[in-house]
Amino acid sequence: MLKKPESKPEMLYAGIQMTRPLLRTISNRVEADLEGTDLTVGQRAVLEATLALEQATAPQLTDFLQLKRQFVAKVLKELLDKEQVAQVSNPRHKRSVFYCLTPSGKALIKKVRKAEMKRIEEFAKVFSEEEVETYYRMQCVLNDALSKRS
Amino acid sequence: MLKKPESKPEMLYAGIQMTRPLLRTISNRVEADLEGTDLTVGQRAVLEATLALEQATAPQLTDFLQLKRQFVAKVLKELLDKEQVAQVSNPRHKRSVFYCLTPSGKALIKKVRKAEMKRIEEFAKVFSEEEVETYYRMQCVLNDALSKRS
DNA sequence: GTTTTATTGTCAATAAAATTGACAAATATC
DNA sequence: GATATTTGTCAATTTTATTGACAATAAAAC
Repeated sequence: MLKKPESKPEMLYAGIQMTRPLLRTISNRVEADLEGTDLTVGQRAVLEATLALEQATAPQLTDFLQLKRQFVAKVLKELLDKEQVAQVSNPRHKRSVFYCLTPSGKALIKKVRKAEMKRIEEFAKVFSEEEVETYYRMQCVLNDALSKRS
Repeated sequence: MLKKPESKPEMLYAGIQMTRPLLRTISNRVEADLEGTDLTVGQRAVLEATLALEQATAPQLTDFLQLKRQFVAKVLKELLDKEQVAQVSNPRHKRSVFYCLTPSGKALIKKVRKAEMKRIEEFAKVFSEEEVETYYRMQCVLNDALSKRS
């Protein structure tokens, strides 16, 4: 159905292009895991980011997630209400505090991740260590490079 | 900031996880290219899919894009109004016609792609042929596998 | 060949995700 | 110290996508 791209840049472009439908299929899958957790996609993303960064201010989470600060703030508030994240005072800034996961928030995001990990393990088998390593590295580099400068 | 995942499944999971922020950074970038073209993200996606499939029914586009048929139909209608896609009668189905790009639609999506390709070329330089090939293949396999069954 | 089931198109209502605008408070820069 | 930038907060809006409902067509079952 789809012809394979011929040049290296074309192939990279095609691979990147695939990100949108891929995210769509992932989201559809992930939805099931979120069901019963009372989490929205946004909340899940912020929990994930907070887990990854361990402790972060709202602007740091905003950078990480590439979203608008107002949206992140709204989600953080929801998570605060649910006591899944907590504030830690920031000596360097009076208003801009740190956020970290509460025990229950940490348990929740870990549970969600674990369920998904189980599925991913199936796919990991299909690829070699090197392939997965390349994939991971390229995702990191692309994300990094594209989020910086013009 | 982020510690590298240790096991193969973890690394694959982390790579996949990165899809969301990556798409976000890509979208931010892509926005600029869409500016002045009067295209929405949905329209762009459908044009892209129609280019890739050359000729496709609405259900085929729906499968490809992993969206709901109603949404695809709405976007197709918009593109028909703008004369960027055209209908071709389908001998196998009275109602479900084929869609293909009009010359102007084809020119438009190719122009958008070209602008983006220019940026991607920079990144392609950074990676080897094998790395790009692996990346492309993994994106294909993941997208394929995740969109089917279970 | 007829009945039943699934697919497809269409219209409408709704929801989710994210952006934008505006303003005040805190911080950083000069 | 004055000015510019960052950050938090409240509100309105937009974009994207889903869901529900119903009729027309096609496919499957019988």
